[in-house]
Amino acid sequence: MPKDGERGAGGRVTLQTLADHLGVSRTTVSNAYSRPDQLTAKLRRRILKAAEELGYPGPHPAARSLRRGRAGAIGLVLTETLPYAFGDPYAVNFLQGIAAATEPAGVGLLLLPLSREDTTAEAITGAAVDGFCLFSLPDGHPALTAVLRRRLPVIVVDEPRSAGLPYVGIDDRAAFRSATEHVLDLGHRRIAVAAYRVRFDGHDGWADSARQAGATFPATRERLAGAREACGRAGVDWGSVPVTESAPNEHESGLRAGRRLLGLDPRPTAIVAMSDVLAFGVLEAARELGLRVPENVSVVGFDDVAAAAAADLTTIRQSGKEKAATAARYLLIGEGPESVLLPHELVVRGSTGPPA
Amino acid sequence: MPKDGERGAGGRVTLQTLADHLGVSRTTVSNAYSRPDQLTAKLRRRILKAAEELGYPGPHPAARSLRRGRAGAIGLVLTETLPYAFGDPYAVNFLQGIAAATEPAGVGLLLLPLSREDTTAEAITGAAVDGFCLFSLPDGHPALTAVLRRRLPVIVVDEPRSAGLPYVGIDDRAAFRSATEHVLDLGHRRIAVAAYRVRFDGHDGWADSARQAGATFPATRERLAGAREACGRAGVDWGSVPVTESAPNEHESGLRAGRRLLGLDPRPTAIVAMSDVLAFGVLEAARELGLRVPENVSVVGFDDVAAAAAADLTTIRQSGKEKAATAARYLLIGEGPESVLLPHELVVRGSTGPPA
DNA sequence: TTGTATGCGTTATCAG
DNA sequence: CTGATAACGCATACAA
Repeated sequence: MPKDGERGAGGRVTLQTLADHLGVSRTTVSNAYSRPDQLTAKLRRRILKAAEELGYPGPHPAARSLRRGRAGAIGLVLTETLPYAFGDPYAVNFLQGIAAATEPAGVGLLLLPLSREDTTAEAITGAAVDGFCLFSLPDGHPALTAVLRRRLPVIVVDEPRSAGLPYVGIDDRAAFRSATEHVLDLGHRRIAVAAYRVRFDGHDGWADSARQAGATFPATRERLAGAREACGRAGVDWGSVPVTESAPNEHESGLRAGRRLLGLDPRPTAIVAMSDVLAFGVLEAARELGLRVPENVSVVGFDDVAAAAAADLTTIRQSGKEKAATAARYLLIGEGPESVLLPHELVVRGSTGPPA
Repeated sequence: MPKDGERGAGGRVTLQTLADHLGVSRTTVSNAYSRPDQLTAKLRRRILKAAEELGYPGPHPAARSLRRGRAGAIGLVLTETLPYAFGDPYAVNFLQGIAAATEPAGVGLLLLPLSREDTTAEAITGAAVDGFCLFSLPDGHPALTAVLRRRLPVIVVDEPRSAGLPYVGIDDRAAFRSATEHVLDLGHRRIAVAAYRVRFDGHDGWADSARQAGATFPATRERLAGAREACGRAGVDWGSVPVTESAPNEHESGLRAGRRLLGLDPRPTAIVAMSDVLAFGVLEAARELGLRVPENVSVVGFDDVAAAAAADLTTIRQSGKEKAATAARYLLIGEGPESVLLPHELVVRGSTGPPA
């Protein structure tokens, strides 16, 4: 009466093959891998040795995962395509933070970039993970639907804020307000804003009030609101403040933004940017035009990435790593409040000063 | 005669729940997801709608993977801990290249950093992937054993070269030889080498000939051999060439290397580094000492990362992206020769010149 | 300490 | 176009 174990010979090597070969039960072999305390060390060695000889690759991950109900990995959903994300220092900071948490926990990190919508949804649907971390997604992005459908633990970093999901970020409105106030306090009146993406359409150019109102990136929306509040308090007409929008978050984008802004007449005396990387581009634009910083133009960044200190850039400090650590802790051990706002801080350096 | 389908009510929502609810067979529901052409669009819509209502999250990835025999992801084994790897521009270039290939293919990218040996081996053993890409692993690292055990397609990038596995890299010996020849041709005779890691032990300091001989990183070994060859041809005694070793590949390491080398008496007039990042550190050390480049000291890098052009650094160009693309192609569609050496090229910029 | 029976949720095959 | 059946490889409760 051959049980199903007998078929082993022809196909691949499984637990059963090994058990048959050794004349023990499947359970024992399984235990050798998953519960070493359930058998003698000697028998275990014998089993592992036979496995080596027969070429048994160890428990099949999918089978084990199916049976155990856990995948042993978390999925990281990123706004941008991976090739780009790896180039963004703020995103990289965040990745480093996530990795620092998953790694010692022996939990895998599955990257799920949002490239084409179809393939992304499919990737999310099929991802063998125990939870998702959403990093900087615009409101209403289809990936969110796909993630929600999976009914797994989810945490949102930065955006979207709308979904009623556990959330970790900063008070973007207050942060950008303080950046704006900084230059207003220095006496600047002709200021301009170099915004990060307002909507998920790759637009690169002016963001008029209509576009600002239709922002689908909550962080951008909040930051603009913060700038408006600061202007209101200082008696500066928000309607007269030029706002330019850039995506993706890279040097070239900032350079274009800087050229646009610094080409205005009258020229702004201070530019508040929504990322350090954009600010670096603005600084280069200033250099191109022979403008001195901060004598001719003050520049404020956002994030305080490593290069900001080297570039002597005034900026708002926030910690991508800290966000990541918080998010990971939640996903890995379900710990922490459902939502948390991390601190931010204005770091004043040499790129800002009073107007000439 | 209730079949097992009837249990649906109490537990989670599966294909069967849905099938029972709709009065169709499991197969039909499965087809709605996996083979849309096997049923009418109308029925399919009805099924998908019911799924939405009942909260069916779609086919369980582990179950599907088990049944299909494919995981839909590839594993990337990295030498360094992730937090570090994301900070290394060469590694990031490589990651970008890998992502550029996996992403459109709808294949997941599972990151498997080598942190503690135990957890790494476990992660590799349990990784739900269809193949592995090994990036810059030292000879004899235990992770290699773990990967081999899985009996899945594997490709090696850069290192190790010893394993007889499909391989993609460059001719490290020739590349570093040409870097060394470049400064020798300029007339330098007191040269020094800022090597990348020689062994996987985190050593940071001088690498004497014994240590060089025991190199477990083949690329480093090859490059040193290339330098020696160049010296031999130019009549420079290799034994008199100081070699310092640095890890990890980051600015600080290069700075330390630079201080060590430039603190020698007599001071080298040319330093050949095994990465641009190390070279940047050396440049900073030179600046610290008030040395002018290339008047007082010439510096050569390796990799030609983006920042090299900005820093006007003479370097060896190799393409991490190209390597990645080749590796991914192999893993994804089994295409390409088993092993391939990609081209490299000396890029002469302003950081090298004749000795004073 | 070891073995037996069962089902995790899916899809391929093949018959209707 | 639809439905029944049989694995996929494993881990667990339970019995021995």
